[in-house]
Amino acid sequence: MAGCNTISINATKAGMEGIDKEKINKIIEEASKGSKFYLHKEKSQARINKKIAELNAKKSTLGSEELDRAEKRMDKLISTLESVRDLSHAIIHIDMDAFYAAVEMRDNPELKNRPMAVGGEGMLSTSNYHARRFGVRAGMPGFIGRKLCPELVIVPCNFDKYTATSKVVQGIFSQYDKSYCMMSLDEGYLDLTNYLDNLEEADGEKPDVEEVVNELRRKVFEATELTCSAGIGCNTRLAKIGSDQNKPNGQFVIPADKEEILKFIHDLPIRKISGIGNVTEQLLNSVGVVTCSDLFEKRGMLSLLFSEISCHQFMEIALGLGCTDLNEYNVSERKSISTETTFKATSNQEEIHKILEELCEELSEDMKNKCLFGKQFTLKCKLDTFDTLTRQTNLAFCTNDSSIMLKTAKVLLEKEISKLNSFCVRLLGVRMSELLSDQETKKQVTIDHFLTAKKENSDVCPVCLKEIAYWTVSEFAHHVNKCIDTENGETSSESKVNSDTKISKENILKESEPLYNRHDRDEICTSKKRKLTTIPEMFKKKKVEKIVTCPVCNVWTVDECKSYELNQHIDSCLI
DNA sequence: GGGGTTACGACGA
DNA sequence: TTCCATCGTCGTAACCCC
Ligand SMILES: Cc1cn([C@H]2C[C@H](O)[C@@H](COP(=O)(O)OP(=O)(O)OP(=O)(O)O)O2)c(=O)[nH]c1=O
Ligand SMILES: [Mg+2]
Repeated sequence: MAGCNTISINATKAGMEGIDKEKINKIIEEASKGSKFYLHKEKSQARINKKIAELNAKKSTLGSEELDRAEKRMDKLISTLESVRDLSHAIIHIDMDAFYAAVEMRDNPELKNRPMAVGGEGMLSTSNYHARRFGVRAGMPGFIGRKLCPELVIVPCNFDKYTATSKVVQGIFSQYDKSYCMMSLDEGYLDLTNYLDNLEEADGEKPDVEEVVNELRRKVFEATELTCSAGIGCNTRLAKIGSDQNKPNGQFVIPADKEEILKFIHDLPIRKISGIGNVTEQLLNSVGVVTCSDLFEKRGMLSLLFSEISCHQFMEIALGLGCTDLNEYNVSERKSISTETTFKATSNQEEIHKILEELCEELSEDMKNKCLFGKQFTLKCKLDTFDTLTRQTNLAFCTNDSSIMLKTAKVLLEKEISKLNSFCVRLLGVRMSELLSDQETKKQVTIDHFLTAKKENSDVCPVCLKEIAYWTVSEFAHHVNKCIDTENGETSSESKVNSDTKISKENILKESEPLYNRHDRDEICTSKKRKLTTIPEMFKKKKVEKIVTCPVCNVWTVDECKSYELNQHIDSCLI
């Protein structure tokens, strides 16, 4: 069993029905065997197999009374869930067909009659339906794609085009539901309940959902020349399953009726449900759960083997329940931002440092464009064995300054290198999290902007001990870090005093922590210094203020969430 | 024992 | 001949500090 699961492809994807799976798997196995990637895959499969063994060992110890009690407990959960079943919404899920590939084919008709894929030589992001018949699919490296299909054309990604096309599609979505909700560039949910009600009001007769969705898909096609598929159901889970049923260029309705839903769910393999992936499928299969109805039948056993959260999810699936309020999705704000890159594996320090520098600069640019500041930094390394490690640290303040990120990255990296005896990386990545909220950010940007005229704040640099005037904390931090570099000289890489420099860097970074906390004295500052109260606020990341005062006139106040008004006012104040 | 932090893995597009 | 991505979210487990 060990290797077969790891390499066999998933024919669950649309467009891959009736293909010669055996042959394809043989080709893939041939191409993968013995590679580091393959070895790593086998290692993870071994871990999964161990988990499966443990699960089944535990399962065999369960007594029948215990199972009965567990089942009763689950029945209570089920009746709670059942009591809030809501069949009143018409939720639809729209998913573009072979999205990236379709865009590329539209823009270059020569590709239309050829098997093609989008991505790099290293990895394919998706393929057109023609290529899928050869077994070429998303998440496959280019060279295997070529093995499966020698005529395969590989087109590089053009994210700007996909974003622009997505915007056009969204324009159509908004004609039907203003609060539609995109889950990615190529798929989104709409709640047509209101639209259908309004239609009925106007026409005096019940509109046909299928007709409306057909019309919507036609509009999408007319505007973009791209086809999409739709699922219609009374919650997002069902709608999502539906959009895959008649792909490509099709739609599918799950009627808003409990019995119909249960019938639809009954023989559905659990893997069709979004959230159940390769591993969970294997785990569940191993304890005899294959279809969604098995989840219900074996609920007692499952509740003793899986976590509460998992069981809750399993029961929702088994009952055909799901989210009926798209606003629950819409509140989500970005929580992290990152960039990473794969390269020819190396242990060369200078090379690694150079890559890190580029990554940090790119991340910094990205954050500046999006007006984001982060307080938590994570370094990610994938070794040449494909083992991945991440190291996280809290910064003393929010920043998007690339040199601060680079310094932090180097400190984290040093620590790892000194621990491991061999360190050969094939990927490096940097991520910032604990991000500032949008409103806070906008405040910060505006305030930074108008403060450029006068450098009012100052602090003593812990390194050079000079009084440094600054506008923003990150600027001050920048100075401190420059000082650290100067102190250490540029010799750190050649002279083997690495451990020394490392320690001193760490110490200084630590010392700078209370330094910034000293902004607590803002509380006893004059009104002019209060300008910078936004900075300590972002340390805490708790919601504190509801009202902000204009930092220019110091009189005008506004609700904190109305950052646009604040900006407008400040603009006028500055004139 | 909570409650926070960190690392890792699963998942999806 | 070689060759397997990138970005974001969430759940869990292990650890620490009370
Ligand atoms: C699955 C997957 C998709 N993508 C990108 C490319 C896809 O065009 C886009 C949408 O993903 P999907 O909707 O999963 O795939 P698709 O639209 O290409 O094909 P389908 O007809 O089956 O819906 O996301 C990746 O970059 N990596 C991946 O692993
Ligand atoms: Mg799609």
